[in-house]
Amino acid sequence: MSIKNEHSFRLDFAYEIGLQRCGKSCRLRWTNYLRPDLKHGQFSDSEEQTIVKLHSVFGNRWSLIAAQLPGRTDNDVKNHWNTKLKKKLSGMGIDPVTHKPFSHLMAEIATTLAPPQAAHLAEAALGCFKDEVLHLLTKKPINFHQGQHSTAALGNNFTDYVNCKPDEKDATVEKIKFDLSKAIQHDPEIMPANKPWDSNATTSANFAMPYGVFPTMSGFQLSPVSFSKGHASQWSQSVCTGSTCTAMDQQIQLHEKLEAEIGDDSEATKEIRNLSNIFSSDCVVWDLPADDLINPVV
DNA sequence: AAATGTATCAACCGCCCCCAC
DNA sequence: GGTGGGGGCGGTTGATACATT
Repeated sequence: MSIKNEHSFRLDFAYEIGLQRCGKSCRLRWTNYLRPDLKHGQFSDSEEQTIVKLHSVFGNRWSLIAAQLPGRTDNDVKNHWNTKLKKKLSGMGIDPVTHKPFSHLMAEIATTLAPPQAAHLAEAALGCFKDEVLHLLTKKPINFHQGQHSTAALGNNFTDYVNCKPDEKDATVEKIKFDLSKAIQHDPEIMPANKPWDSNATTSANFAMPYGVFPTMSGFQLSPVSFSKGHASQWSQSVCTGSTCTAMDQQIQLHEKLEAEIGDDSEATKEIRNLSNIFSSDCVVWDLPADDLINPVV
């Protein structure tokens, strides 16, 4: 990101040479648009996957993410994330902030709080998800990645949902909310103590969402069931950390370490090495080869 | 064809940090 | 140690293109 020395602008220089811009503005223009080594085309699938994977580690550290994508600026990455990838993930039922499937978040709420609180919180959360997901479903059918996500593969729920009237969609949401509340409050078996979405507890292949909780979601390939059965595309499999959420703790720990150590070059360098080790391992979350790390993260 | 809605992305803003003085 | 300039960065805005009604 740095264009120090070679292309730096003194703040008043641009005015001195007659530009109606400040130096900072010129520098940004150069950095984000004029630089000859920049790519201006569409993001490739592999670039998108890289962004999602790195975002799951770094969060909104766009400059760090962009450092791994030659020819892309932090602004490019940020814009692409905000305009496309966030929606794409939401459309797949994955929370773009935590990178967990919405269903997992809901289940976690249910297991960590007492039933009355859980019901309220879960409903509130569902309301948030509803806004994002329903917006997508009602405004624009989601492209589930060429063929592998055809509506046929999804069953009838997807097309039924998209085609139904608005009030019917609300009714669907209400049904989900009702089922959720009911499940939490009345069925002790609905949320087993050994979390089935935890790969330590069971294999993802055995995973099954609690009865009646997310009837619509599961039809959209949004539950881990679909991922584990190989229906989802490679893209969705790689971006969804849901089937492998045990690695989430690892991510959090790494993130915390990065937070604590960022700013100290020597420590950061060590962390980069550790990070590279994680990437080069068989860690199921990122499956991003160490060779894919183009620049050391500083 | 016009009006309206939506998506995209370059540019801007404000905060923070670094560094020279 | 204090100060000001410059640069990095993430969040947000606004202009424009495109799509839909």
